[in-house]
Amino acid sequence: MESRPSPESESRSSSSAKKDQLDDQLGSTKAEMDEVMEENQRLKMYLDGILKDYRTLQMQYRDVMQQEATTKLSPHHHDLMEAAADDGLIDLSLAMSSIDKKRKTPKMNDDIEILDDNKQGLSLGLDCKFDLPEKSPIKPSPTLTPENSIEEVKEEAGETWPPKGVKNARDAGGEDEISQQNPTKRARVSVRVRCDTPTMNDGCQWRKYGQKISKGNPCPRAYYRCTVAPSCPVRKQVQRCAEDMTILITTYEGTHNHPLPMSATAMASTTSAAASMLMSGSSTSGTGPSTPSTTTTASNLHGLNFYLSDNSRTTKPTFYLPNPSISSSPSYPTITLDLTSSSSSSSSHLNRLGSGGGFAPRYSTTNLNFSSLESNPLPNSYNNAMLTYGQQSFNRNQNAANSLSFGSQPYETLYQSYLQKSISNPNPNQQHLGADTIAAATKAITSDPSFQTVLAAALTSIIGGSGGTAAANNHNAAEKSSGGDAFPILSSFPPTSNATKCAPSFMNKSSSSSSSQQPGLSTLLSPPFPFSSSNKSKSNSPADNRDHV
DNA sequence: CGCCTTTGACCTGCGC
DNA sequence: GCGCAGGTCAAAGGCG
Repeated sequence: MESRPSPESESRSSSSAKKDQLDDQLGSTKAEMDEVMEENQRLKMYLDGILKDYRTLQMQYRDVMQQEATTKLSPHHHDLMEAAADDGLIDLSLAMSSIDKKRKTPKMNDDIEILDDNKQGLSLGLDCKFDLPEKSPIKPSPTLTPENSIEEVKEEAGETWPPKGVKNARDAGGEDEISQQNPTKRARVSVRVRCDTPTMNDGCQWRKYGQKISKGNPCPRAYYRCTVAPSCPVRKQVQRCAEDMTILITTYEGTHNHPLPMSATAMASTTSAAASMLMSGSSTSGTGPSTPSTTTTASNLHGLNFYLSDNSRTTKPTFYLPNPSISSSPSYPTITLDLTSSSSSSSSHLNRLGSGGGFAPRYSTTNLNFSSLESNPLPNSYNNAMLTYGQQSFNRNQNAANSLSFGSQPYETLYQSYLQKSISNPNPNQQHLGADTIAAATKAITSDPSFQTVLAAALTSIIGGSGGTAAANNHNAAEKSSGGDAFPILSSFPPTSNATKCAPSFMNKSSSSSSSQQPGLSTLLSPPFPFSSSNKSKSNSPADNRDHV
């Protein structure tokens, strides 16, 4: 008689097997936990290192700022900086105040909030902070493509089309888009360019559909419609400045609903970023956390005058559109990118209009005065500053993981561009450093080799091998691609015989900080704007030769 | 022939 | 309600 294992012993053996299996799982799990804990420790140490570097950098920058402040800055500039920082709309103060100021703004998008939680927010760049309306929270953009990234920015900006005065039925193709947009807010981005040619080549294709003599300006205003796509609602107005005929004022409205040509993305990203900033700023009026005092933000980075002004809640002199003929009926929030020089034409308009302007815009008007262009028509600082700005706009759509690395790039770009220009343009008369805090600080920074070393080390440690090297490499690549010529577009500018369009100078080298490793970023950071090469005679703007604005 | 500009007419909003 | 101004439409003509 065979002795078969009893069911009891069988179950006993199987349970022991199960126990062994569980032990194995437990062991492996423990091992995994150990690994995770080790990784966690490594990350903590890494974070500590970042914090340490950041604080070192911060302290050094503060020292430089203090030195400069005691020697150069007037109380007025200090107040400006304070006002700008307190308002929290735009922070060009490098790392100095970004953390504190961010804490003052309750409504922040995720990345900034997380930065706060970590008590670190390396914002070495042009740190534009936006108080976004609650009704239009930032949409996650997991699939930012070159096509939709700009659109999203503009949609966030609340740009709408058509204006309330125009029947929707007229724009049959754009009705769907129109219905989705907020009809009460339509940002306009006005670009002032010193330009002898009839139109400014922004890379898009436009069709002229009307022209009017507007009140207050003997020069007619031309109306253009984007013809890249039949249903594209984007329009622009082109008009010469009445005060200075050499200044061309181009006002963009609407959102492109089609992929943009490479040559058009620079302007599109710039205008969308500006519009985004404008809309986000104006959206806080009356409801935002900021005080009802003046919302004037001014900064300057090597001649980059960057004014944000919300005159809807201010009594102080602010900056209005330089051209009253366009701004005389500012039914829409308008932001002005002043690419003209800092000569009297621009500033006098601003001052005159600001002090005794005969109109009271219903919406805030923002002026971005990039004012060193005349003396140096193609400043890299502007170039990169705009990229930085676009980048910040892009950052608003990103999570904290991106913001840390992205946020560190812009300053590097600005910093290097400034260095580059300092070398190539040593003429102190062409620089407006003494006029602004940031510029003065930047000068001090760049003149201090030790600071440069610390900055480079900090950026490298923070960004690591991906972002930092990419930014640096791209910057170098851009430098190489420009052939060492800081202003290559000059050769293509008028008065050449067949050059009929002006191109904003900042478009030309806009790829210097774009990183292919950051999808979507390349859109806002924009590829090179090949005005000189892509100026394919008529196709971009058929009105060029005939549009005598 | 297609696409464009020109230009007068028309529509709409706003201020008085 | 009226007039003004901004903005758009659409017919006519030009250009390649």
